[in-house]
Amino acid sequence: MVDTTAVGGETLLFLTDEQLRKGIEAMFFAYRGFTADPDRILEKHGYGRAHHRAIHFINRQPGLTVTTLLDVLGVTKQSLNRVLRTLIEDGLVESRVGHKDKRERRLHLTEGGAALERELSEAQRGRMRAAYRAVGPQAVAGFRQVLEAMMDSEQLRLYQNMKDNA
Amino acid sequence: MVDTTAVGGETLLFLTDEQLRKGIEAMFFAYRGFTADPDRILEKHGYGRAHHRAIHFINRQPGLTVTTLLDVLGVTKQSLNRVLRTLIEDGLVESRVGHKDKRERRLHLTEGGAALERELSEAQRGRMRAAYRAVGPQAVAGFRQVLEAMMDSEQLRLYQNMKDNA
DNA sequence: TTGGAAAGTCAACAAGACTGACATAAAATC
DNA sequence: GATTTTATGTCAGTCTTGTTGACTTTCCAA
Repeated sequence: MVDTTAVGGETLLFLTDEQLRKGIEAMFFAYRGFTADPDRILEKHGYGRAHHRAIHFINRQPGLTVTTLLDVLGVTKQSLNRVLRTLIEDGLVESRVGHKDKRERRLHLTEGGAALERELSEAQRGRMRAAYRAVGPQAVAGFRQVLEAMMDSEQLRLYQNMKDNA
Repeated sequence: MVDTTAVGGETLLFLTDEQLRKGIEAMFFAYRGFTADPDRILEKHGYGRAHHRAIHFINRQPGLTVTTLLDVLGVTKQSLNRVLRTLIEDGLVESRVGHKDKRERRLHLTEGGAALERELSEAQRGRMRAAYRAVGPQAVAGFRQVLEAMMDSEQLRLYQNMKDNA
């Protein structure tokens, strides 16, 4: 799969353009698989990926503020607001005025929102679980290492600063 | 990083929901990094990711037909056509009538198209190369294995059937 | 008490996806 | 030779999701 050679006791990697290109194309095709199952579920409910992302991170960190969510998602507030508005109107997300700072809006999933979140993440985890099982723990560790090394420092910060970081 | 334990001589992976969630979020954040550099370059030229994808695969397999490209990209012909039209108008892509089957249009990059392709892929490979170097060959092998295991069978077929498969 | 931060809204716009309908040329088939 | 299928392109309209810019309301903190 990946060309390696032992030189002076160390395993080296041929970083040919071909190898790098394969990695790039693997990311492209795998991301399609990664989003395929949630996309099908979202379509049934009349939502898109933007709704999924919002639901995911609200579930992840209940009570987070709009500004925090904005930072994580990396979109404009106008763009997020449209998505949040439909989720709130549809009764999947609740927006509570902050206890201490009343300008803040603390976001929570309702029961219905949590149900959709479970449906989405169970589908996505199912695929991830199958992949993990198929390749084994060493490959999984490598997978995570490469992904983390590919992030910008800002993305890595967000990724690592998420609460309950396992 | 990834919890493993040795049981009966075999390394097992705790496939907790937390572990799977971390993998999902890693994909989300890493994909942003993956596209960040090309996005900046594309914006300078007034193009988007759709143009990048077309340019990438035309470079990858010069002379491929529109239908083949359609299959690889997984979009409608109307959507691809809009992108191809601008690239042809701008002189980055050439559309040649097929030699044997004259219905086909064989797509090639012009010199200008190849120059943009190099600019884009050098940026993207640069990040990939840095990540690969940072984590080592074993991690890279694992990265590719997980990505391949995450693809749908159709995506895996496209991925593997690409010419010059290293 | 006032400046600025947080949040929300309105309007306009663009990329990039979609569907559906239709046109043309050429190959394939009957 | 006529018909059907395939490959491609195009027009029109829609949707999601992103953008910028302008403006308001709320309200914390200096």
